[in-house]
Amino acid sequence: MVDRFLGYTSFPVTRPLPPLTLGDLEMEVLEQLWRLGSGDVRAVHAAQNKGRDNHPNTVQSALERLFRKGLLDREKQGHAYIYTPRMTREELAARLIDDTLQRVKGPEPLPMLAAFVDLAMGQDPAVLDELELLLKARRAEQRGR
Amino acid sequence: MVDRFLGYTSFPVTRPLPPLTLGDLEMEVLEQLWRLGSGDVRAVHAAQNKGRDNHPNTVQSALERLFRKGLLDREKQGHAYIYTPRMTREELAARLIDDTLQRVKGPEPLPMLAAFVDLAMGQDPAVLDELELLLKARRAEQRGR
DNA sequence: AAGCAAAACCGATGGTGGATCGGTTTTTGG
DNA sequence: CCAAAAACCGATCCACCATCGGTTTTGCTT
Repeated sequence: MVDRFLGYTSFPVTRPLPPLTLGDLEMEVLEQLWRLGSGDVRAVHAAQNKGRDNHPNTVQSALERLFRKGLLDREKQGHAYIYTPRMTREELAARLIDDTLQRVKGPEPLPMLAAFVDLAMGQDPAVLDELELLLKARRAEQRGR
Repeated sequence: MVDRFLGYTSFPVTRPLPPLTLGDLEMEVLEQLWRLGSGDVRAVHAAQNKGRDNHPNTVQSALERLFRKGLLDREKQGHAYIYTPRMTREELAARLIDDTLQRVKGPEPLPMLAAFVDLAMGQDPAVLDELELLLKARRAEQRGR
């Protein structure tokens, strides 16, 4: 049976969720899980112990925190929990960006949109094409519904 | 003479800057300054004292922190400093989002966009229209250059 | 120039959240 | 049933924000 920590991300929400924050170790651990697909404390600790030198318990705490934050599922297999990311890197990024925008957005949505597009474009001009394709796709879906 | 705090955002940077973080009060104070254009502690405290009930010093601290973080300029006028935002709301948003992307970005930058558009902008069809117009405009610019 | 009020400045306190790890309890495979 | 492995609990440390009280600086006004 897959564990999902209740009391953070699940069930209908009236109050806005507290913005999601991740510490450095938490980020690294998530990174490992994305690479591995899933793993227990041992696996993550081992995988990540190039460049860092932590007590396994430290990794354990990070996993626990990520679990409580709703970013991981876990399932007991033998002794240990196997942790699995509940979202992809892209979904997490989207979520974090959304949190940020909620926090900083003003009355006018448009200038924000423009700023965002400019930012995206700054990274890579090809993003424009990407966005356009995306738009077409969304519109098609919309008409379909 | 306009004060710019050195040692945070200015001058050539080799190490990546620590990601910019803003507390709740800092955010509210910035908000006021965007509304007012600029102001001293008194002004901000007054403007913001519907709904909050703070000691002026608390506001002062927030302004000081924002100044140290490079988000405000200040200029002494008579007794008091007049604080002025160094960036618009949109520029701040771009900066924050950029920080986030740096933190979470993997090898592939593009799928990030897709995920974000799905989450944030997929909600509201009107936003899609706006986005489309925006894209056309940007394309025109691009061709023009 | 002196005095005074306003504002900046400094320092203390409390709270939150992450990182770190030692020690204890629970679990389970042999 | 026993031993090892892992979870769990709690303590410590650190960094940052919010909040004020008290002190010093400053510059206008007389």
